[in-house]
Amino acid sequence: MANDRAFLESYDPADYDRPSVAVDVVLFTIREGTLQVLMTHRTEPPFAGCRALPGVFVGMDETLDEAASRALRTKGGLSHVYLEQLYTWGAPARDPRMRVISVSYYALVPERAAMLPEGTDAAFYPADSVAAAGDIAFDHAEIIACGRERIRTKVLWSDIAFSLLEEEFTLPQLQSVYEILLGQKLYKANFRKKLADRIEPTDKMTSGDAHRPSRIYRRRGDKEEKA
Amino acid sequence: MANDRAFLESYDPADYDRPSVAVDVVLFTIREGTLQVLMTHRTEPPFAGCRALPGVFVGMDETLDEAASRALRTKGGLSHVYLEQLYTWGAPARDPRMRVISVSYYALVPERAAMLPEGTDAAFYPADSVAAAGDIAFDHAEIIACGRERIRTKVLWSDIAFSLLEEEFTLPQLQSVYEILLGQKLYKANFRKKLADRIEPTDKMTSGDAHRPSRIYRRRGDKEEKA
DNA sequence: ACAAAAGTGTTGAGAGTACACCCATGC
DNA sequence: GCATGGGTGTACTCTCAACACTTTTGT
Repeated sequence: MANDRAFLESYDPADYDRPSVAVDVVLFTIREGTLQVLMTHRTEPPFAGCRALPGVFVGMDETLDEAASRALRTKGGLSHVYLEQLYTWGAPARDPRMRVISVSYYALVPERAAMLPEGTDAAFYPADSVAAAGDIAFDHAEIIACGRERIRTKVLWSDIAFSLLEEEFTLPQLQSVYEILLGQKLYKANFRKKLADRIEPTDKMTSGDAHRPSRIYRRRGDKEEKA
Repeated sequence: MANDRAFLESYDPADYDRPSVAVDVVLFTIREGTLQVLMTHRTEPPFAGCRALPGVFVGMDETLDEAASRALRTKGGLSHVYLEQLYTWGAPARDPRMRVISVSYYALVPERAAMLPEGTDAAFYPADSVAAAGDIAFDHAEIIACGRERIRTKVLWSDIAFSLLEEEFTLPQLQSVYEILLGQKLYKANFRKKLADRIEPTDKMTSGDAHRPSRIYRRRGDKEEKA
């Protein structure tokens, strides 16, 4: 009752306990043919020795999106990535030290952009192995599962797959991204027909791959941020 | 930098300013053939005289879902509704008094369950008129638009429409709900074919409607909370 | 009998599936 | 030449939109 908005007019910040608010980011990329997630290594309790998502506390003068960008910048040296809010987690005991509400985001980057700087304790791990792992801090395994599920369904109706590739790519590469995100093989001929109107060919070809070269494409109408 | 999670280990709550966290709920129902939203009336600044979504500050020992339920219970006398998290809003100046991060939810209830108790200042307003109205507090017009858009797309692939009806309903009623959520007329014959496997007929019929009675249906497999 | 709303069968277009096949390169 | 992966055309299936039509009530 003391928290009822009817009392908001006379609300004095000092009168009430307030939770801390963090932003945690699930950064996905594709490496070695699997979907991988960026995680940091915790050295202090709680969850010492466990892996945790990169995250920061929200500053008083920044938006949530800015906080998510900052988390990626300071933890992974990354910027200009596809970034979208995922879900907000608020179980009272999700952090044993104190009440922390976490606004989670997910991000998608191509492999080459995911080169981590020297001296980072952050590294990539296969996303599907995290569910079974026992050394994941807080509720971060659940957050990763939520992000994994989001991209699995969103790839069906949006263009997020392109965010995991460079600007130029081949159709076999693009199909591989779809297959990894969906977790199943696709028929080559049908895949191409469905994607035909979202891509445009360049005059370049791959070479040196020991077999027939493939044409290099880019996304059609690359001005729009449709994904 | 001071908010970087690397400093988390030595984090002392007293060292940092923390935002307040509120939960605001967009309660939708269908009245008089239109989609309507529950809003309260503000009497004190800021935004005195404006309409605002029902909301509460998150208590230190409750989950976000519980806070959303509490908002509906204290503001609208409602319980046992379809409730789902929508989006989290964190613009630094969205509340001019102080930093408030709002976790928004949306809820769906049938008209009869949306009878408000006596002495409430809350009332229902057509959802589509809110976008044009100028007397909406905070960023609540944007939150409502976000919820409106969510149910517009979600009705296409989920069963949320049933949450706006009683347990028993006629097919014309169900079709009307779909048409209101989608904002367009549907072909009766095709609509019935698509919904056929999600409903089951009862042996009851309507009567007294001045025209041919319609059969009363209920949702098939009503055990699952699929919506 | 008529108006109005409930309810049903049929058809055609288009998307999606499965399959068969050809092409270019390295070895 | 042959293995391997890149690339394309066709035929079948199923969903879905559109239409035409019948049924049942109150007046």
